[in-house]
Amino acid sequence: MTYTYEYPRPALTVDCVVFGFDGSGLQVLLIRRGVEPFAGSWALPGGFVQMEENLETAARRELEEETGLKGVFLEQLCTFGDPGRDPRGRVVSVAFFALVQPDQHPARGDTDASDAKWFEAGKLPPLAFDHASILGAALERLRGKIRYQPVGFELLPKRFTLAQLQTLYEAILDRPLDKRNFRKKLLSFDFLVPLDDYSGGAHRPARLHRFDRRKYEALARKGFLFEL
Amino acid sequence: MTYTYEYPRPALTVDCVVFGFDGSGLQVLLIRRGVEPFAGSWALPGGFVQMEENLETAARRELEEETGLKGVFLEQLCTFGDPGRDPRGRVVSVAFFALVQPDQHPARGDTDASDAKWFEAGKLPPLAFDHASILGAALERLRGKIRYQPVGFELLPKRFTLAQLQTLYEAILDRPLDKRNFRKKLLSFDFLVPLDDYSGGAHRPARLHRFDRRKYEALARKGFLFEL
DNA sequence: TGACTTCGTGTAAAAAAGACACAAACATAG
DNA sequence: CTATGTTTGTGTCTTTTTTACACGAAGTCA
Repeated sequence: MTYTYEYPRPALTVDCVVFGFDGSGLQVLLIRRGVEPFAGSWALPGGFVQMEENLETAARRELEEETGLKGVFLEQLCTFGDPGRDPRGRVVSVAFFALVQPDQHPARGDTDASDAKWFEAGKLPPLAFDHASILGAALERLRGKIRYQPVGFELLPKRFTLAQLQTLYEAILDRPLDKRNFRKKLLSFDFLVPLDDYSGGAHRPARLHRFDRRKYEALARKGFLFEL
Repeated sequence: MTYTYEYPRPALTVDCVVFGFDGSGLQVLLIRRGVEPFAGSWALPGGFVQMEENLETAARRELEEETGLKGVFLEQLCTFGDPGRDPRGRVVSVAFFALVQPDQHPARGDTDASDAKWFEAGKLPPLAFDHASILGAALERLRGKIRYQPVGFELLPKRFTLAQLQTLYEAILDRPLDKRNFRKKLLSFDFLVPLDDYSGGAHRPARLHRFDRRKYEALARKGFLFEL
């Protein structure tokens, strides 16, 4: 079966930059390519868009097929379409970025045969195609976004300590934050709910909190700005 | 001549949301469609991406072909690809937004036969396709961007008064700003150069300024944040 | 039981933001 | 040429926000 058009058309793909957080550093999920071009290289999960699905659906489908992840936070990033970015011909790719809690969504590569693996965002292997620039754009977007939108919570477990939250922010913004000021500010917003439960571990237990999206959205509707 | 592929491919277009500023309000450049679908409707300038040009080049080419504008500030916005957004079939469109000084770049529709016209951003006619949502996304992006990047200057003449700049910010942010505080803040950054020339007009002349992009970029490299 | 590590808390100083009023410059009408 | 009307340009004080900073309490582990 073939498809014929009056004018030439680029192929259309989606690619996903999946970020995770392991408690100390930012991580990125990559898959190892099995086929040419770039067979054996690491690459962003992604693939061709089908004719009846919209772009986000395509991204979710590819993400699940290639990594087993589903139900994650996903947002369109940017579209990469330079001629020559794919040696097979003109391929335009709509990039997405996803935020995931690695523990709640173990990458399939960790459990079965498929080759998906988490890498530290700072120590990535060489990537196929122009995926390094896609990743750079995603990192920049994440850094920009984290400051004025509560996206960090997508990377943490439902219940977390303020120290974890701070570590996450420090990892993404790549600078140290003052503990007391950080807590003061975050708690001054009304959307962190302290729970009656404490983290275990080797030292003094820390109070667990959760993010109350309803409260956040109520505030946001009133023109409230997050801003860290 | 036809083109045949093993799998079906969406058509790929670019669309441009062109913003201008007339001294008091934000404006948008639209063209009137001559052909079906939506013949006679107003639409964003745009068209099909050619195989050997990258996305931004395609946007610039279409912009010049349809409106005569060239050399403008142009940035990728977002990609719209829902099935059904175009009655002709699956068409995925990469949207761009452009910032223009309407006086320096009179729309061709104003001067010759082609039908391009500036509309006030608040009073737009019904638009073809899903162009209304594209426009909404562009407006939102512009409002977000203006606060922390000096994009406003793309909308003003090279030499402008601080009152013009303030009016522009007020139009985009849609709230009044205090004159003294606005001037204090903008001048505290080092990238507005006062000129030795004054605006004419019916009242006390106002000092002209220009935006010094070099100084801005030097500051930006030092981790300086704009933030209005 | 002592050593070690992490948690949780307040205050004071500095910086930034916000409110606010009036004289000077020019054009125009009378 | 004078009076009127409109826009420009400027400084201070108050309030709010940001930043810097240290130590006792709670737990684990040897």
